Amino acid sequence: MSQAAIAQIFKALGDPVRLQIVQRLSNGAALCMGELSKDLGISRQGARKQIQALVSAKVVQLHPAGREVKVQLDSAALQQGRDFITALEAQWDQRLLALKQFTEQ
Amino acid sequence: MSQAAIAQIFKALGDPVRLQIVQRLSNGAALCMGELSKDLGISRQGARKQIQALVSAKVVQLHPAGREVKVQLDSAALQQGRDFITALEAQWDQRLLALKQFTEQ
DNA sequence: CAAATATGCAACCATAAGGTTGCATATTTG
DNA sequence: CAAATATGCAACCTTATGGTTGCATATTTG
Repeated sequence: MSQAAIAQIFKALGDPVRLQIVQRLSNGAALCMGELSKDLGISRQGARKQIQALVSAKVVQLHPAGREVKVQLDSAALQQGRDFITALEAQWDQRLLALKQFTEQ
Repeated sequence: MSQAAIAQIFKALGDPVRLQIVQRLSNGAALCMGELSKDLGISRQGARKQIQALVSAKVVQLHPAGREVKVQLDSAALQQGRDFITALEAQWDQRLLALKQFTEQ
C-alpha cells in the first residue's frame, strides 16, 4: 500500500460531513445517493461531491440500480487505515520500551 | 470525542508529508523541528506549517528545549483514530451478519 | 561579544476544497 | 406519453491549503 493511497484514505475521512456519511453507511442498510444526501446540512449536489471524494479514495463504491445509485462502504479501506495506525503504534510502543530499558540501567 | 475532533485527526494524517513526519516520530528518538524538516522535499518553513497542522490536531506536541523545539508524537490521537475505525468496522460486520442471517432463512 | 544555529512570523501566490445554482438526462409510474 | 423521481454535469464563488521568500529573534558557541 502506497503512502499516497493511505493518505488519501485518511484525507477522505478527514471531514465531518464525509465522516457522517461513512458512519451512516456502516450503520444501516445499503443507501442510495438521495437518501444519503439528506440531513447533511448541504445541498444534494454538495453531498454528491463529498461522496465522490469517498469514491476516489476507494472508501466507498457506487452500484447503479435502475434510476438509483447504491452507495456501499468498502471495508478494505477502513482496514488499511486501521492497519497503518496500528503499525505506527507498534513502533511507538517499541520505542518507549527501549527508552524505558535504557533509563533503568 | 466529538466528530469534529476525530475528523481533524484524520485530516492531519491525510497528507503524504504529514504522514511521513508522523512515521519518523513513531520510529526514532525525539526529534527537533530542524531534523524533522529535512528531506521532506519542501522548505523548513513549509515543513513548519505541516508540523503546526499536526499540533492543531493534537497528533503531536511541542516541547521547547533551549533554542530547539522537540516534537513528540501524541499516541492518544492515534488511538482515537484507530478506535473510531474499529467502531465503524464493528457496525459493518454486525450489519453483514444480520444480512447473512436474513438471506439464509 | 560576534558568529553560527534553530526557530518564528508575516506576506504572498497558486491551486484545491467545499459549497452553491442552473440545467440536462435517464428511469419509473399513473 | 406525461409527470415525477433520481441522478449527473458544469460553471461559479469563497475560503482553505500547501508552498514559497524574506526578515526578525532567541540561544549557543568560539
